[in-house]
Amino acid sequence: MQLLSEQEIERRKDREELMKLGINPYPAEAFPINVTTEDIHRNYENRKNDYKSISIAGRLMSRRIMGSASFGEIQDATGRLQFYVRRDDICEGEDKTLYNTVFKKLLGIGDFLGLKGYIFTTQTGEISLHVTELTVLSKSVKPLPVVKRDEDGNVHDGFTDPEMRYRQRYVDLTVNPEVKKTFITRSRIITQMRRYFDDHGWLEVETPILQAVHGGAAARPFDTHHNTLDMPLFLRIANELYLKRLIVGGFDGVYEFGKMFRNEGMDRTHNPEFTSMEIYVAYKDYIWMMEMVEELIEQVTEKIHGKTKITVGNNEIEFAGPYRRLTMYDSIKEYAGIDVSKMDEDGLRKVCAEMGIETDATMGKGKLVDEIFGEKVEANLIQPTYITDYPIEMTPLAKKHRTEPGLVERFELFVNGKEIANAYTELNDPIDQRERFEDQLKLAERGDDEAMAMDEDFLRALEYGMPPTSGLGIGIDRLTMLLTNNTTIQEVLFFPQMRPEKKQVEMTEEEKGIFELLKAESPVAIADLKGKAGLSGKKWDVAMKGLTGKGVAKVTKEGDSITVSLVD
RNA sequence: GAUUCCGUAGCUCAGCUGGUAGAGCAAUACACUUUUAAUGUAUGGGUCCUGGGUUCGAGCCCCAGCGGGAUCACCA
Repeated sequence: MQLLSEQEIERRKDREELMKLGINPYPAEAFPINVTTEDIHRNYENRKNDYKSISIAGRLMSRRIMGSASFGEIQDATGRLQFYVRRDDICEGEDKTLYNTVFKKLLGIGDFLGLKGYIFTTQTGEISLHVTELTVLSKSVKPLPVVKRDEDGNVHDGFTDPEMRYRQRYVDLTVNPEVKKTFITRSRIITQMRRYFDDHGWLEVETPILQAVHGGAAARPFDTHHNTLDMPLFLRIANELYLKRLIVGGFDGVYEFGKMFRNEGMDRTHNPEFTSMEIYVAYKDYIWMMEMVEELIEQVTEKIHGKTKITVGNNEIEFAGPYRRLTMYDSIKEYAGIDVSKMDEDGLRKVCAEMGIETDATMGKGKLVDEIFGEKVEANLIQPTYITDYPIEMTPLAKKHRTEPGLVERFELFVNGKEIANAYTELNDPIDQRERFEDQLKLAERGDDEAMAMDEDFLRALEYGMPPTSGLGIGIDRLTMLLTNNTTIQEVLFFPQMRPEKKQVEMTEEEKGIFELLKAESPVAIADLKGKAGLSGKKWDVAMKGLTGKGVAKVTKEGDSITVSLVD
């Protein structure tokens, strides 16, 4: 409920005027399209004969009106095309209304049009559509920001405010083509990954988002409630334990792209819901998985960019494998100059103190090592690097290392200083797994609120037997950020989480009272409403003026009867 | 959560030391049949985020709140 701006009122009038002229601003009929603007730009020069009778549709994005002929730009899903429209071409005979009134006055930037005609090249060499027929497809009653670009591609009146761009992504996508490109790339990344997995014969599956036990990761969940079962449920923080159940069930390879939900802080790399891809392949280990990930990432990058070396921020990153492999302890040795491999908890705590890393009593050995790693190593890992062999304490779902006691077979892939993938040789010994869960419970008792919960059904599945398996998780949002050169997660999510927009118009007690009466009956005769409101003359007057002033209510006078109605 | 910056026309932004609210684009009107950030002339358009306070006077100063960005902390 908001007062309309001058331009919004103007556009609503244009809509009415179109109707009065017998033109439906929102026609029901489909509009046949036989080409896209992208196709025209790409192929017209070589196949001019194919573009003599074309039909396109899209938004009117700019107009240059000159007397009885005009230029404009129409934007479809693939791009923009200049069009040239002459009064006498679209208005045969004496009636020039379609050009003089409809095109010049009643249409505006943002309106959807259908255009028919033929392609030609202007004197200045721009491929354009010579319009012979113009159809209104949808009238826009809210003015779109007009973003201008000069010959060098400089943007002049950008739609740049992040808040508005994220809240009104539809506008962002309409006026900022590079934003649209990012999301197309995101979709293509997922498509390519899916193709790779399918080509290997692995099965795409779906597992529960509502879970009674939130397992598979260390994070705080969103909780909800099922009414019929009258039980608490959680939005999943991970799907790992369900995918492993499917491996137990006999699938050789299963993968899932899906949203995960974590009830934690938000920043440029964290959104409460995010997309992950998890895959589990039987009879494999994490060495095999490293080779698979290299091939996957290399192929995806090649398909998206046509090459494997791309620029991310200030860095040139080579995505072609093989990637460097470095154990967790070696990486700390290399970048921090300290050998922590033999240290106990007290020793690690001392190292942290020397490095100025804050620690607390809830931190176990694994977490301390991770802190040192995060502080000293992570940011240095620019080119794709596998960090392998993590301390057992921080990884309750991975198998113990085949040769190194105290470690597990796990790797994380780091690129540009950020983690983008995480993988294990999966723990399939049910007795070991139960002990690991019990260790997690001990951590929880120490106050670690992210320690993993015991999942009895998952343990039962393991007891039936799970084949040796390797599993991998990739953060799709982060991979997309990397491959589209974006530094905030909001730029790769269509609708990033936001606080609710603006509160409703505030009303006084008297105004609220009248508003409630109007909700029950509207329109209503003003005398009746005043009677029901039971306010003093003065209060009634002030409240009514308030409501009309806020655009909530409207007073109409027809002859002798005055009625009040709600404005929607 | 902490720190810090920001919120003014449909959009992008000015607004000095507190003194009647400005520009470009967009809109409206007129002119113009190959323009392209079209052009020329004229016109209209404001809850200066909200609520308090100080003051003769607040877009500007003070307090509180709302929303957003950046940095830090936690997490992926």
